[in-house]
Formats: sequence, structure tokens, C-alpha cells
Amino acid sequence: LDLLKAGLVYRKESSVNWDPVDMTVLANEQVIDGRGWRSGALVERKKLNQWFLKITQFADELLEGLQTLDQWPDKVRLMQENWIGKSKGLRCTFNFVDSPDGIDVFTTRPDTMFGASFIAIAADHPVAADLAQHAPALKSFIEECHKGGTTAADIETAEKFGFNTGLSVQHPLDPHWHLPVYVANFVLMDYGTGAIFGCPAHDQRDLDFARKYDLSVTRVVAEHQEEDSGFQGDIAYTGPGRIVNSHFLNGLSVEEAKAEIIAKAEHEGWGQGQIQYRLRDWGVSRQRYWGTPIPIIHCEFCGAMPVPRAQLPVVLPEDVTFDIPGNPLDRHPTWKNVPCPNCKEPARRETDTLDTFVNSSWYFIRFSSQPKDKPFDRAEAEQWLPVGQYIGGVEHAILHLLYARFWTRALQHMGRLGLAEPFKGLFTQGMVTHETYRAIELQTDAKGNPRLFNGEPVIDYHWVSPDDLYAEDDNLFEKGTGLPVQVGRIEKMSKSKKNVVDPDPMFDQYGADALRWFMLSDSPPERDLEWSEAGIEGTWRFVNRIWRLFDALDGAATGEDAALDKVLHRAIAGIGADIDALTFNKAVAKVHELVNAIEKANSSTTKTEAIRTLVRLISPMLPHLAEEGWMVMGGEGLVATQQWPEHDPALLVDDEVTIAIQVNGKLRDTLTLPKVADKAALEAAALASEKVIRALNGAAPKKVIVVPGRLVNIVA
RNA sequence: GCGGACGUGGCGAAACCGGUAGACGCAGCAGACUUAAAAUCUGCUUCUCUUCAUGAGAGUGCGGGUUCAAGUCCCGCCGUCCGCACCA
Repeated sequence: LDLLKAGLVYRKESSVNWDPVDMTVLANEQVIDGRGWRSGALVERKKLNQWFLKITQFADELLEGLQTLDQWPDKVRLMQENWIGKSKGLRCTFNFVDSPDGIDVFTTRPDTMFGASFIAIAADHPVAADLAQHAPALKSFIEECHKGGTTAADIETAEKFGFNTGLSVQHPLDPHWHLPVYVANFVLMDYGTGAIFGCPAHDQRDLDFARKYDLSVTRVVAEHQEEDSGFQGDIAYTGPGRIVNSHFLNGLSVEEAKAEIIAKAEHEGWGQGQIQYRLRDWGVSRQRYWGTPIPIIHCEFCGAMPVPRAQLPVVLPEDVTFDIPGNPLDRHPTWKNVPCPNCKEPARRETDTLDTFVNSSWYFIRFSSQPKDKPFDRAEAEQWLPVGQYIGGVEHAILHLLYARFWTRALQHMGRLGLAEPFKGLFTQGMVTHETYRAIELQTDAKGNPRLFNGEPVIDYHWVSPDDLYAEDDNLFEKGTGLPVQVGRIEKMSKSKKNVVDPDPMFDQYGADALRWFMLSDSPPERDLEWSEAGIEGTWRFVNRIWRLFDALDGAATGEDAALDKVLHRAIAGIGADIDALTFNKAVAKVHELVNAIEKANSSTTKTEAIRTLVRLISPMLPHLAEEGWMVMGGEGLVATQQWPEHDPALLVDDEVTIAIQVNGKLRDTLTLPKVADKAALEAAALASEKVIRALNGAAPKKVIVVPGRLVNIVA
């Protein structure tokens, strides 16, 4: 309601995927090959009244704000940047030849205006709707445009269609130049002005359209020396070049010409420079029961009225059924019937509920502050926020992470929270993935005969859990039904696809520590991890090895072990750095190295100390084992509360280093030499090497490159 | 179509600023211990060739290039994955 008051909420008609059989709105993901995923019916585009949040008001802020998020992955920032999609161009009017009105278009290529050959408007454009009232042919063309899905595959293969309205407009730069107006299926109503001017020579879609309807194609940008206005072929030229066939623009670069035209349009008053965003307002209406109710009451006389604050929160009814398609709130007998808060006449509750992403847009604020009487306490929330290190999958890059940024800025805008960005640092972890399995079943009618659609049998798929499979002659079948099972792609584990492995049996068999260690071991956390149990045995053995090490602790040991001390301090430094960098797989490798070294070492005070230190090093990754070890060793309190061990930087450097000796870039020998050895000493040692002498085979070295502490390369 | 990432042994992967490719682990092989097995321990384990060693050659998707030196940098391909997608 605060957002509504701040003018950040509105209601408008918008297009949705509509399944005419199940009578429901479908998400894009639920439209498969243009058909409803359940009903198999052709999906239509339908207009529904929906609530929107005005995220576009913050488009520029959200874009600019990305630059402050230096602890976010570049990938996510780039995805958001592309999603917001800022572009600069010209908005201008093409006036009708015989009426005072005109059609507004937006273009990012005003430099190509002299190459215009037609105007195309969206099927939903008001001009098209007007004309259609008296033109049945246009009306059916528009209906045709509404059919056909909105899926990627559909769009890619969709042919361009147009309908010549018979209207003509004047070119703004030459009133005697008239252009035809088409309604075209490839023009979108919700980007720009819903209308374009077509410049076929320099836009692929326009060229496809022009070739199909035999419209003129004029070259106005020359890549090299092409001056002629004719344009051959079916590939538009969209690169840089010099403007030609364009009167006063001739000879300018594309960029110069854009600036020139925008300046002229603004000066003469027929257009202006405009910034356009790809980002659209956030449609939050869902026709579902499970969602936060939208606190609005629709009154026949007063319109959409906010629910009075005293009546908040609006609570969902619990006596609902889900046995038939559609929103249970809509058909509930009483819940939606309430008096209008203003005129008290009978009115109707909003039965749409909010997208769940609305809730996740501010949960972190509530986490930081949970007063009973309001969503959060500003001072308390500000004390904790922003979130220092946020961890989640990339799948939220442009959904949750953009919505939450918007929500935070909206709260700031309304003076509710002094915070521009909710998440300071972001780490996008990989997904745990697994093969998917689908059982195939032919649909049958009431008599048990296969159901046909356009003569083809209708096939039902359902996902099968890996636990519900059995193999027979190299083929997979579903337990219980015996249906054949197809192995599908490896995808992130999800409840909907059932490609989930329950870790509980492994947990029972090997314990929480072994399982945790196993998951940290091999794969870097930002990478997807294909789940496999191969290796858990080895992990479990390693946990036992450490345990035996604690057992072998020798308090009476004497003597020191300088070599082991070095390994230990190197491990302390390395493991700490790896944990800081979230490269746990490398930390695990270093623990292995340390344990290997301790096991091989003879008894000494150093070894005893190393084992005691090991307990603290493994504690973040093997907490139970570490606590047991800590207790066995008589440590005070919990190891989890101990300081991270200090490392001695002096022990990280070696007195002696292994130097690679190359001849012509090929490794011929390695020599262990004092770290302090200077270039001359290294060169001398290298040239003295028997293997080097053999490799040189009498040839005199032309040049010797010495990298102290690393290698010597003899060029012969 | 646009944008991005990635490509290293049988497998998961390491490799800092261009400087010994394959750390560490899984799997595998051989051996010790054992009546036997498990567990444990030891050794081997990128590929090819040979005179079998302190040997030679090849090798990080493919083809070029820069450099004394390239998994790493540059150019061009091929492939895989991710995001967006008729955005004017």
C-alpha cells in the first residue's frame, strides 16, 4: 500500500499466455512448442488486467548502481546490464498524409532515416485497433498475430507477416515523400512506441519484410566505396560506415549522422533524443491461491480501493479446493465479497495474489529486524544491512537479485530505509546436477484407445526419481508402472524434475563430517557438480585416518622436525587463504598434504604440535571430528571458538629451491640450489649439469636466461 | 541472431604475474600383512617408442602467431554450456 501511495504500483491490461482448455495463465516455461504443457492446447495470447510494480522508474539507478557492486561477479552484473538494456535514439513523429495525427516511432538508427521504406506498427497498436473496427480483414490478421506462442523457438522460426493498412505518412525530412503503413507481427507493442520505420538495407528484420512485400531497399550506409542506392542480397548491412544517398548527411559517420539528425529533429520540433530501456515493469499478479493477497478491493463505483490499514493483513481462506483448474480464491463463495471501504456498497476483493518474488525481495530486511507491529525497524535493519556476503545460484541473476535491488531502492525512495543496495558481496555457487528421467505413456480416451491430436498419438511424460528406476536389458523402466524411461539431460536437481538424490542414507552410513568433506573435496564451489557417490568411500577412509592420528598423539615425544614444521606452517597459511577465497577444494587438498606429511614423520614435538594444529585447521570442514579430537587432547572449551593458528612467515620460504634447467625451452634437468644463489651461480651450475652438456652436444650457448628461484634456460 | 563463460590424464581437478603441466583426490595395477578376506600399509599410475635408463619424443579442443619460454597472451576455427531473444 505504501508503494501504491508512492505511485510505484499500477494496474493495466497486458498479454499473457492463456491455455484455453485449462482456463489458466501459463508461465513461458510452461508453454512447450506453443502448446500448454498439460492440455496440449494451442496457447493464445490474452489480455488480462494485472498489477505492476514500476521497476522501470529505477532503470537508470539500477544500471548505475551496478558499478558500485565491485564484489559481485562480472557475469551477473553484465546480465543485469543487458536485461535493463539501455539504448539511445530518436523518438519522432511521422504525420499522416491526410490527417493532423501521426505515428510516433522510436529508433536507435536515426542516421538511416533516408533509407526508410515503410512504417510498421504492432498488432496491438491503437491505430491498428481503430482501423480494425471497420476492416474485418485487418481484424482477423490481428487475431492471427495473437495466436502463436511467445516461446523462443516460436519467435526464431516465425515468419514475418504484414498487413497493408492503406494509410500513408509523410517523411519528416521531406513532406512529399510518402511511406506506407503496415501492421506487422514482428513489432512489439511494449517496447518503444510500438511502431517503427523500416530501413531494410540496414536491418535484417526490415529487409526480410521488404523482400517479402516488395518494398524499396535503399542503401544509406556504405561499408567501403558503395555509392549506389540499390541494395542487393538478403543480408542487411548493420556495421559502421559512411552515410550515402542521404542529402545533408552524406559523408558523415554513422555516429555523426545520429547526432546530426537528433539535433535537427529537436531544433525543428518533430522529434527528440530519447533513452529507451528494455526493462519492463514487473507484473506481480498471479492467479494462484498460494501467495500474499493483494490488499485491494474492487468497487463498481469507487474503483480499486486499498484495504484499510486496520484490516491488514488480508488473510487467505482455508476452506478451498484445488480439484479444478483456476484460482480457488475466485470461486470461493464468500471470501471475496466485502463492502467497499469508501462507499460501503458490496464490492469484491482482488483475488490475484502476489508473485512469490515480492516476498523474497525483502526477506533479508525482515531477517535483520523482526518487530511484532511492523515489517522491520529502520534503525535496527540499517545496523545490520547491507548483507555482506550473499550466496546463491546464478539462476537468480536477473530475477531475485534485480527485484531485491529495486525493492531496496523503492524503500529508500519512500524514506523507509537508508540503503541503496541490499547485497554488498555476491557469490554465485554452482548447482548440484543429476541426470533426469522421463517415463513415456500414451494418452488414452475413456475407452482405452490412444488419444490422437491431428492424427498423432498424444504422449504424456512424467518425471521419475532415480530411486524409482530399474534396468532390464540395458533399458530403464519405472518401478511400479513398468513404463519405459528415457534418460534426459543433466540438470540442476529440482523437485519438479525429481532428479534428486536424498543424502540421508549416505549421512547415516558415513556421517555428517564425511559427507560434508566429500562435497567440499573435488569441485570448486562456483562450478556445477554432477552428483555421484563415487568417492564417498575414500572420504570416509580419510576421516578415519585423521582419527587414528589423534590416537597416535605422543605427549612424551622429544626432538624437533624442521621439515614437518615447514609443511605445517605452509598448510596453516594456505588453508586459511583458500577458505577466505571460498576455494574449499584447494583447502581440502592442502589438508591431505599435511596429513600425509604428519603420517610419514617420526615422533617428535613438532609432530605432536602438528596434530594439535591440524584439529583447528579441519574444524571448519570436519567440525564433529575436530571437536572429538580437541576433547581427546584435553583442549579447553570448543575448538570452534579457538583462534585460527598463526603461521610463521619465515617458514614459508625455502632456503633451497628446485631450479628447472631448460635447453632451448625444453626441460633437461632440475637442480636443488640455495635460494640466495645469484644469476651467475645459477648459470654456472646449469652449464655444469651433465644432462645439459649432453643436450647441448658440443654446441655453444648463445644466450642464457636466468630467472632466480625458478629456472635457467640455455639457448643454443 | 546478440552477449558471456569454458575446453587440461580413465574420472573430479590443480597450476600465483608467461617460467618444471597434471598438485590433491577417485578409480586402477602391483606388493606387504593375513589360513583367507576386509581394513591397513608400501610402491606405480598422461601417452608413445626404445637399447628399459640419470633414455628419447609427443602432449592442456584444432590451426597459426608473439616469446628464450605459452594451459596461460594474440588471431582464426571447432565444440560444449549459460543468459537474453523479432527490444527497432
